[in-house]
Amino acid sequence: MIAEVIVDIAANETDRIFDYLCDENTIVGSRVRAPFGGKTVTGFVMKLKETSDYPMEKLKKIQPTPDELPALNAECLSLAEKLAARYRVPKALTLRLFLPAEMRTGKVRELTKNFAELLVPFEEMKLVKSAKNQIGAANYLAENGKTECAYLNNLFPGGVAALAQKGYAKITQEQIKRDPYKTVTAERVERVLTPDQGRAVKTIGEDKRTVQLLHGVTGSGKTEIYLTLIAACLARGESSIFLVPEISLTPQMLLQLRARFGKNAAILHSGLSAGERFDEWWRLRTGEAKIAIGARSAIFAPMENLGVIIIDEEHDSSYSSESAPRYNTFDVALLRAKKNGCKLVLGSATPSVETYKKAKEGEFSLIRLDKRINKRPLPEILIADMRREVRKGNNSAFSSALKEEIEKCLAAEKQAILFLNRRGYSQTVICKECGYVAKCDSCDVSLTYHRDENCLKCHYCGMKYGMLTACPDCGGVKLSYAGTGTQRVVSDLQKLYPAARILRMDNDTTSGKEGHYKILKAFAEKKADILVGTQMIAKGHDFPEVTLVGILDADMSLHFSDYRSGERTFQLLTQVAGRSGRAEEKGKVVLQTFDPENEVLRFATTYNYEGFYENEISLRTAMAFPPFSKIVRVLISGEDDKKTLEGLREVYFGLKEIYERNAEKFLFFDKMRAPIKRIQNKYRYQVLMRLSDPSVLPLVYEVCAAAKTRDVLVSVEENPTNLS
DNA sequence: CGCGCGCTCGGG
DNA sequence: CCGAGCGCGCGA
Repeated sequence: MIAEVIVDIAANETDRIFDYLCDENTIVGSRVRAPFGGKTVTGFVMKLKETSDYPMEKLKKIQPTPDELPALNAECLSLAEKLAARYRVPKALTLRLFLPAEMRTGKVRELTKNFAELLVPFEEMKLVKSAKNQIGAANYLAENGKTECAYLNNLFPGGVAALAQKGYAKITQEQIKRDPYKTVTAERVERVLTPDQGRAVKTIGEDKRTVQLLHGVTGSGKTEIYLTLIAACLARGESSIFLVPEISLTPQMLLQLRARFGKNAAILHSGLSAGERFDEWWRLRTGEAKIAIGARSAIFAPMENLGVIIIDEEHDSSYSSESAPRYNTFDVALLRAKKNGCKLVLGSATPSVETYKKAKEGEFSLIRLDKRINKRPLPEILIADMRREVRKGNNSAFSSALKEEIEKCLAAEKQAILFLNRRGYSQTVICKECGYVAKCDSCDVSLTYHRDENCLKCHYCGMKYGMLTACPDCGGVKLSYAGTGTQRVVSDLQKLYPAARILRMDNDTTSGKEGHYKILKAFAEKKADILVGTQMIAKGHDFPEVTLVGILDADMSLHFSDYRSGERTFQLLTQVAGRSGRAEEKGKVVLQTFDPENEVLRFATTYNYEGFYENEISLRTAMAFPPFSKIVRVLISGEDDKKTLEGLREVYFGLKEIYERNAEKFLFFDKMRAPIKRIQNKYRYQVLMRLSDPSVLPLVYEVCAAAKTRDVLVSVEENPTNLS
């Protein structure tokens, strides 16, 4: 028998079929060990056949790996091939997506534990009285049956081993599945669906279209709809995939899922240990668990017979991969849904403009949930005009309106959240004498001052620098801190309200496995009055005691030169505002801006998604921006500036040819330096294109794949989110 | 003349 | 991707 094998080496040169001799019982989709070049590598069996075009005598033999099932099923194999073709990357790279990383590195194995059980009834044993541990262990085993040795050894050290030696007990090794949430116990709450929820579930079941968009305001009960859909699948013996943004995988959420679905749910996320993830993955592969819950990468869960795929917070940017292969979760989900003939349910309070357009035009089904479950009104949003504050001589980060609300909130012993999308103490350090700005050695960005560590940090590569005492250029000692960050907000607040307990949550305070969970938990338990944080506080989490949300700089994301800035700002504001007034108290939101007339902000303050959408879509039509075109950025980066420039030239000339032959499909085409010229010592150039007709995309990918070399990286981004 | 490094090529 | 093989540059 001959196996067609893809070796697990991510390079264009090795991205082809290699034939090997194999056993009769080799299975398509299984992982194998294959001699390749000088050494042995992992490979994937893509196909089996009887003969090879390659000279028989030169064929080598593959060894099977001890997996209980082929690692990849037929659907995964064909999906991996499709994705490799779509994004022009080696198949090894897309095949890897379907396996937990720990399986590849081989560092994790099945966990086995020793168990003891009695061979002889307790009464027939001849044990001396003084052998307390043997008697204890034997007694325990007689009463409880088979027990883990480690547990017994803890109670009766050495007892089991002695019993085994005498032939009274036998010790066996058994495989154990690590259970990341074994300590989790929660009451299973059966909620009755509201009429709206019931109608939504019914529509999803009956509508013929694959994609179903659930557009529901915060608190409209989307989660309950998801859970009902998943439960229905489970009852039919079908499996489901439930995707959420990484940040929403909170312990509460997992608790809820575990309570409802128990061991049928497997959780795949970065917070698990390698071993736990490995076991959860195998539970899905074998069909022991039928529900995969996780962030982006869980779309590659190894299941068969899918009944539904759910993408919660559909608009969230974490659904686009940032590294090769830069897949889009929705695209993969749609492929899987079509293949399995199941529904793809998208949910959001603020759908992306592209998704909403398709829903309005009837390509997707659109289900609206306008009412909040508890019928509580959404918080009132006040706009604070920061231009007026400055005119009045207030240069602090807090408007008088916000200060007033904070005081009221503290007096009422409620909680407040202040949101600022910039961490650190100050944006940068500037020399007042000569205008020098501290910059990172390896990136072309200014450094952020962190006061708690008294250092300067680069937010692009994480490099730390000692704080300056004088300007390195002119020697001046008058250094000023420009631009407020979360640390500064905390210290200013502390000065204003010395009695207030303040917590900060951003990338700096949330290190470690459960860093941000700890902070959120402390805040939820009312161990602080004010929480100051970045983007990450915007998502998930219910804080019933929060009655005030302050958005310190609503303009930050707005004036980003990117066609999606309006959309992002609307989504962010809606999400942040949703943190206020979750329980009895009506919430308030103070939104600070230098541009109070701005339409996006206006629509956000009245929770008018429809208005925002109409406004945005007409802007995009006029400007021919997505979804009326496709923006493609090709990023060329490398450590050697000369080689990188050569790479740019090659890519540019290749693409220019496509452009010249298909000029009518292009709205824009040019090469330039990337906005951030250097990140982590890599020089960056780009070719930007705007396509009115995306049919030339495969050609673009082709040119870029060909231009990639050992030291020049070339990546293609479609409708990129961050253009740095 | 010998070896060291950099590039090219092949891997089943 | 990674190692083998080979060519050319430099030193004694």
